[in-house]
Amino acid sequence: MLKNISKVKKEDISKLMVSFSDPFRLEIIDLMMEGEVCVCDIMKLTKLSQSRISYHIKILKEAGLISDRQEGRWVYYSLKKEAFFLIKEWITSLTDYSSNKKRCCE
Amino acid sequence: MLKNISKVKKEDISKLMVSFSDPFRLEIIDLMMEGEVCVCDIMKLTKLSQSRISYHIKILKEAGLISDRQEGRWVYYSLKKEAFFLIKEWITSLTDYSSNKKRCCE
DNA sequence: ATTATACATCAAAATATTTTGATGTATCAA
DNA sequence: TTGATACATCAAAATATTTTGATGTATAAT
Repeated sequence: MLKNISKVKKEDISKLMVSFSDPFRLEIIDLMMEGEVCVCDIMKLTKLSQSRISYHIKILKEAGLISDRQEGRWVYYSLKKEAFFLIKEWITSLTDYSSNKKRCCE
Repeated sequence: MLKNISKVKKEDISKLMVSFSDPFRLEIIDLMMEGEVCVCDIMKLTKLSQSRISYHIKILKEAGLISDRQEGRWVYYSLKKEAFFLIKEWITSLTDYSSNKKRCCE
């Protein structure tokens, strides 16, 4: 039986997916789709506490999904689109493969 | 500030992403890319215990990622490609959007 | 009928993640 | 240099997920 059809590493995918598995992180990602945001922006827009936001930001950063840029006292965060392409590639390999796959009873 | 650029619901995405957030579930998904598998196949190929596999299968099923088909004592599981298209759509909306986005300092 | 197989489900334990509130660091303004 | 703001980090508590081992149910073979 063949394995690992996708060229993307499972460990990488898993880490990225963990980042997406929390609804608050999805919320934060959603905000970042509008462009750069600072923690204070997120606080205003979501009513999450500051340390809670920092925690989630850290997870996103460690997964390589966002980049940061400091400007005075503010730190601006934004999405790194390259990281999303990795996931896209993985999903594409899944959908492409399963659409070619014949099943016995269909 | 705009929100929810993607038409896909965050709750749905979150549930799908939770499914992908576990390395053993990714392993199982990987096996299913080859076609239908039963729990006993997964046991042989992964050395995970039976109840452990059933647990993960349940999560995948509840997220709408797999379908099942019983044949005698065996239950065959396979990927539901429609579910993957939802994620693909979401990821695409993210990458498309961020690639159009101009940032002040780049 | 009895036994074996394939899998689901359950409760308890183990483990991991998230939240909270406090404290720390750097920047800036007065 | 003092005080305020923006954010990071930490340890403890709260919460959620995962694993384990036992038991249950259905199918099938003897």
